[in-house]
Amino acid sequence: MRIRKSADERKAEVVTAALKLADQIGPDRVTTDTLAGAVGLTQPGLFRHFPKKQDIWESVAGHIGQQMQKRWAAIERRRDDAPEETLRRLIAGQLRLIQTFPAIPSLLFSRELMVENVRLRKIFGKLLEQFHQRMKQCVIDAQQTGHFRADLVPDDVAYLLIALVQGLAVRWSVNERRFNIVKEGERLLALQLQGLRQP
Amino acid sequence: MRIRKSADERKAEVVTAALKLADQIGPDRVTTDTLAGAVGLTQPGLFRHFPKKQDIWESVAGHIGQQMQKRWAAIERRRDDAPEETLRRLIAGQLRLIQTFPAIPSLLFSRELMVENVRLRKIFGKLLEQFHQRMKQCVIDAQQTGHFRADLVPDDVAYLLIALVQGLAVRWSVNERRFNIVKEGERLLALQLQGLRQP
DNA sequence: ATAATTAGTGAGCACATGCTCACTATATAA
DNA sequence: TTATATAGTGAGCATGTGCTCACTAATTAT
Repeated sequence: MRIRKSADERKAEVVTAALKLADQIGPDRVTTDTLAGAVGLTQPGLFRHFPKKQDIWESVAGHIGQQMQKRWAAIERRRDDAPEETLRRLIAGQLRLIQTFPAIPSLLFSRELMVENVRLRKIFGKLLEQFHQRMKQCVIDAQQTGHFRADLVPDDVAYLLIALVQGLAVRWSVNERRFNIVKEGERLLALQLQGLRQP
Repeated sequence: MRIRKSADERKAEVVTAALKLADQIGPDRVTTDTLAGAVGLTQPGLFRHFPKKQDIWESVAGHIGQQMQKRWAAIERRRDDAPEETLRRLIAGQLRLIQTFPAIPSLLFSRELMVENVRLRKIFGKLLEQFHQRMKQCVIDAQQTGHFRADLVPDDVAYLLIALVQGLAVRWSVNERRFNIVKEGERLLALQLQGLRQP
């Protein structure tokens, strides 16, 4: 008997499976055939839900974007946190997301994203920009409350913090994920924050 | 008339062309055919010099490694530099290398390197480790000469500096290289060093 | 000049991969 | 129960890609 599911359910399954497979074998090795197999479909069955293979990756990007937004919203709802604490949460959240979907860093450099799919590149670019904006705001707040040195350029501090996250992600990938990226991030962030505070 | 060159010369040409092509179209789209065309050979001609396609990428990695070592050696020859200045040079050199061979960051996440070619991954892993060691030593020196705060963990500071480089490289790639990575690096490094110095 | 070496070519094989299309089976609505 | 919509299949096509092999032509040594 043929297992039949609603289109929405299958789409969600495919997105999840694509992220998992991209993690295991690399984004550019996720073929329509292996992906179809992973969700229990034949290869042409995939094309009923996603007319082009590109559409699959765009859905994946959409899913990641949603996850980020969700976390950011939860953090911003805590209006009593100090700016530094918000920074901490933003970065820990990002690292946890990478830990949950380890394919994210390699996705950023996949052939699909970097070469073939302009729209996908734009989606990720926008997400990173939003992340930067949020952190920049935290830095400004921390300066106004007297926690951070007033002479720091908020834009640059935010870039430094983004670099912390992305650099860590690179090392984690090259290191074959042999350390806990969240814990390592917390330690490095503590060190980084030391240098930003008012003496 | 058929243009014929020595094996060594052709190998060097292929390595250079591979790096250039990887930059232009992405590492995983460099096919033996396009690569052969880029150096003025037929596709089977490549296989006289590199029995397997993997061998090409290993030569590329070797070339990058040599370039790094060369720069490091030149920096270490300047024995009168202050440790902080050596740090600056190490990082600027790394950024300049990335500027010269913009394929490097994407190479780190290519299917070839991350999934298929274990030896290649080891080569790059070793290079990054050496880079870390050198920076760590600078930090220790800077602490002993009283320039950096003594309570800093040298390992972690070095990781933070590596993150600066790699995070910057990520942003540069995602941003489609619209800013000067070397200048941006110098600015961010200045900011970073502020936080590490003895008050 | 001749022989030996080796860079390079043309033809082609085997396999992988994205995608199409006519058709089938299952769920939902009438 | 019948009709309609739609999730899913089997067969197959076009193209791309790594690699082989028998053969050719340029360089080097004798």
